[in-house]
Amino acid sequence: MSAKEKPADQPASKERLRLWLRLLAAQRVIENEVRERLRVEHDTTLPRFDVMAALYRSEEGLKMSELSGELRVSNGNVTGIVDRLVNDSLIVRAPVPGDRRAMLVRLTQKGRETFAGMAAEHESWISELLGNVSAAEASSLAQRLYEITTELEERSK
Amino acid sequence: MSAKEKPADQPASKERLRLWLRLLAAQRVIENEVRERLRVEHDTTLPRFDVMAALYRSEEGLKMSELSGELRVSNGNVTGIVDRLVNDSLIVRAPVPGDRRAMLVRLTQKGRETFAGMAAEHESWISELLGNVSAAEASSLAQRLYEITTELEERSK
DNA sequence: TGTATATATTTTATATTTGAAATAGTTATG
DNA sequence: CATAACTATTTCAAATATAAAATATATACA
Repeated sequence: MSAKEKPADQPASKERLRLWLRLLAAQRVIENEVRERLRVEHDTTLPRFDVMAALYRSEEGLKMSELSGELRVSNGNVTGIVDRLVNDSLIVRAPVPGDRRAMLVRLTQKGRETFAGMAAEHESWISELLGNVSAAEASSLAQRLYEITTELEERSK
Repeated sequence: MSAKEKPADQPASKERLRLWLRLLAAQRVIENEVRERLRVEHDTTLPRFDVMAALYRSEEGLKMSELSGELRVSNGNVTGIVDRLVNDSLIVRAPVPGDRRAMLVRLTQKGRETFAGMAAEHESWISELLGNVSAAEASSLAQRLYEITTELEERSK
């Protein structure tokens, strides 16, 4: 806590802003490409893919609130996406024993198979799009981003 | 282009996927925080802020297509956001001399002043949120992300 | 010139997305 | 038990987002 750090701090603020803008740019370029491929190759959307990915990771299913928490989107949002996936028989809603407020959402067999196919391709798309990043560099960048995110989430609790 | 690289390539593919997921997670946490602060502190939204930011950077204004290209969103999307900003007298649409198809969008004086205030705060938010990243690290991460994005965009042309 | 093609934007239909309000059910506590 | 406070989800209204179609204008070139 030194007394004077206003002038010295300004460059850091600019550099962090630049980092944020670069991160956003990278995210948008990659996400737009993935979105387009999901549409063309699998006739689906990124939000649907994201929901299915979260459910694929948990065999037992997730409650609506767990789902929206995991994806970091609002509650109401998930309701609509889940509605459409249920309509396509890719997921099912089941009551939670002992809590009649909650709903457990789970992939159907069809949903599980459908997602497995898309996920394999998705991984290869990402690997292709990030082809200039070595395994080692990807690992260290991922680790650093994880630390940054974790610290940030810790603070906001 | 060696003959066998399937087994050795799999870890790289997983590492790159992990990097992508971490990048997405970081982006979502930060973006949600910024979104919330824009709403509470300035009664505005991130898309509106983004449009104004792009216009702030170019004194002369931007054509609709330049705007959607810069922000990497669809054409139709920008129309609606611009409509609302025009309605609030923060930006104006002007005809482009010599091309009656195009429209030039520019910040009004009010828009310029409003944005300047928000931008200063926005920079300090980002600096706060990325407080654990030093100026030097931010700079090197930003540089690397820029390279990755640039290479990616080169390829898709 | 006349017309095919290309470009710039808006419109349209749908899907996301958010935040807030409404519903329904649970839990804590006097 | 009664009921206030809390939790889980859906519903709602408004804004944002995409892709595709429609409009209007520009450009190339036979």
